[in-house]
Amino acid sequence: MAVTIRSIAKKLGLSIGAVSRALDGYPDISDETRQRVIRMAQEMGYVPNRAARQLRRKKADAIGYILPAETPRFADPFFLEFVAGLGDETACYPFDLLISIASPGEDPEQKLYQSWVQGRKADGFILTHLHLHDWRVQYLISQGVPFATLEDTLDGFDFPRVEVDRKSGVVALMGHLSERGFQRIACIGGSPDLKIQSDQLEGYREGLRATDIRYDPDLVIESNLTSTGGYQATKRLLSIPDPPDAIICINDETAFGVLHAAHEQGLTVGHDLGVAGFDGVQASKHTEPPLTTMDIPVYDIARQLVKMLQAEMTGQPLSERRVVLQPNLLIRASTSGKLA
Amino acid sequence: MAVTIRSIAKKLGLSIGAVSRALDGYPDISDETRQRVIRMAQEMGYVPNRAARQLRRKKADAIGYILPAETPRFADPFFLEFVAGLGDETACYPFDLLISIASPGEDPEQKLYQSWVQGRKADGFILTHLHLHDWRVQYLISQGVPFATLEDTLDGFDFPRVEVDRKSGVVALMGHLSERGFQRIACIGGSPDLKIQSDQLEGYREGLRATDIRYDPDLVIESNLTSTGGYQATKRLLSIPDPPDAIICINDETAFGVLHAAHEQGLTVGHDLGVAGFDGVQASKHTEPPLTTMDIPVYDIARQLVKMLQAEMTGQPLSERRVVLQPNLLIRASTSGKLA
DNA sequence: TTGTAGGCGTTATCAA
DNA sequence: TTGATAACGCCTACAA
Repeated sequence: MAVTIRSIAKKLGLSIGAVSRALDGYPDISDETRQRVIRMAQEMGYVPNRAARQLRRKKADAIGYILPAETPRFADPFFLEFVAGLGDETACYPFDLLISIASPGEDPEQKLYQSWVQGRKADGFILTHLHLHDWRVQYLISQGVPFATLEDTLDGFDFPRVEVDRKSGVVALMGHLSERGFQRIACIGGSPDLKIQSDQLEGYREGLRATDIRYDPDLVIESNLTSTGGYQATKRLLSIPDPPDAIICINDETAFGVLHAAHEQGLTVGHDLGVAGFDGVQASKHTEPPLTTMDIPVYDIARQLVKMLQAEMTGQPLSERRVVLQPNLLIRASTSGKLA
Repeated sequence: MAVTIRSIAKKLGLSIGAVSRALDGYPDISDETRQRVIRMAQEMGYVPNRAARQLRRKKADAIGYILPAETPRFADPFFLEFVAGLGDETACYPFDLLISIASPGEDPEQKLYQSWVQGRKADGFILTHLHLHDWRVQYLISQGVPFATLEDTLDGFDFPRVEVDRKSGVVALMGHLSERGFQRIACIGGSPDLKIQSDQLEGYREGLRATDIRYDPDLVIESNLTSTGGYQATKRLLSIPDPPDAIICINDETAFGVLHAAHEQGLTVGHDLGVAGFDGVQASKHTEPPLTTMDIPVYDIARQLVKMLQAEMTGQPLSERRVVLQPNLLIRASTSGKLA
């Protein structure tokens, strides 16, 4: 039989109400009683029953993150670092972290959000990989459920978020490639309704203009943020009549696939083919050759988002509702240069 | 106002009891009524309130996994793949997956398990990185809480588990290294009370005997399963008078650190220094050079464990309570050979 | 400062 | 086959 406030009350000859308030730190209880209650609770190993508390308070004390990914594809270091950040920061509050996976935009994803919201399993959400028009944002707003996001949508809603100035990052990256002598730069991206893809392309185009390279639609490929996707896209890119001499990718995971394909073709990455990623995940340090990438502090962003969400949920004023970060160019051997 | 069985009942002119049973598939309800209820529930977007259900049923319909890791920044792909497996398999059942992190063996870890058990937040657990004598196993058994584990303890308890024949794996690995001409093989491991460390050392010693290499205690280093740990251990190993020409590691993450340190010293990994890991995480493919490792199906193991736990929790008979897997040697360039 | 009691949404045990 | 009704453990007006 588990120990409840009732059993503590009985042992102490108090009412359960008194025990409850003593434990919850209400002011209307004598210090002495409170001490007795607290001591006894510890002694008996009391742990509040989560379900009862949730039912009564009508909240779950949990925040949810639903990975927008195909179920089988989950080995993306980005998610690990991100989830690690969520977990570490959540641990600082009396919250749980609920995690699940669902293919973005599909019916199961909607069902899952609905079930977590309606079933009160989570009372706040973290969102990543936002779409230009994201139904999740609209849904959560319509339900009055707080959330915090990485990236933004085009719909002009106001919510706490962290943004990465991806466009500038890509421009800088293009500049770097051009400096190193790469002339024909391809871009492997993601689904066109992703905000990061739209930013990526903007940066790409501006980067081309800045370096006076002509835009060639054959060099822009839509992929799916996975290394397999990067691999396949690269196969395609390398088989066209006038193949690129450099490839920038929407994320590191895609770039890993590019490296794989390039090796298979016997190309010397960094010289024959420049390759760059985006995210700066740990694994990018250890590739062959190490990957040039735009580093963003994924782990810290996740922590920051939880912090923001927490403030939002407890109604604290947020000093910065919108944080914009500049990515940081990490130059490594994968773009050492045609001239090198 | 959220839709509850009560609101469905009112709309249908039924009692809440009838609605509840209709939804839960009890046999004592007319087919017609059941259909009406189900249709109405869908129409109104009914989602059962988790907390109420849990409170009443006295279970959480959730399984827990507490990562045995230091909270600050861990980016170990092993956990990602493992958690991915847990998540994917859990999604096949009406369960939640609760994940948290706590330093193994420390007080917070105990508090966390206690809180999840007593507070009925999880009614089953997955355990990894078992110690030779593991308090978690004893605690959960004493509380009658079901669990399934990767690895075993020495205490002879009976519980569903997956074991990896690490010892044979290490012996095979040593054989491979010896074949490739490596003579002075070091071993970077983990805490001595870890079961995997004990297996690792057994394999190491047997491997030495089999290849007629003398045991040298200077070549056996305790580390902490992180790449930082592997890096530091390697610095130490390479600074002794008679440094090793090969290093085997307790996991891939450690090996990543070894690669880093070796590069820093200007060594050609694979030739000057053979390096091997254990786990076969995805990232090991992309290192410089690609890492020789003993591959174990981390993702599938996780799924299998959830399957076992699920059977245990629902009282289904388990055909195999104990599964033993053979790891699979993946030979890559990090052990290409002194002679190569 | 403390006790009492109603109710959160479900499930389960009775009768009807 | 269905309808009342009592829990489950906790919180919180309100009364004492």
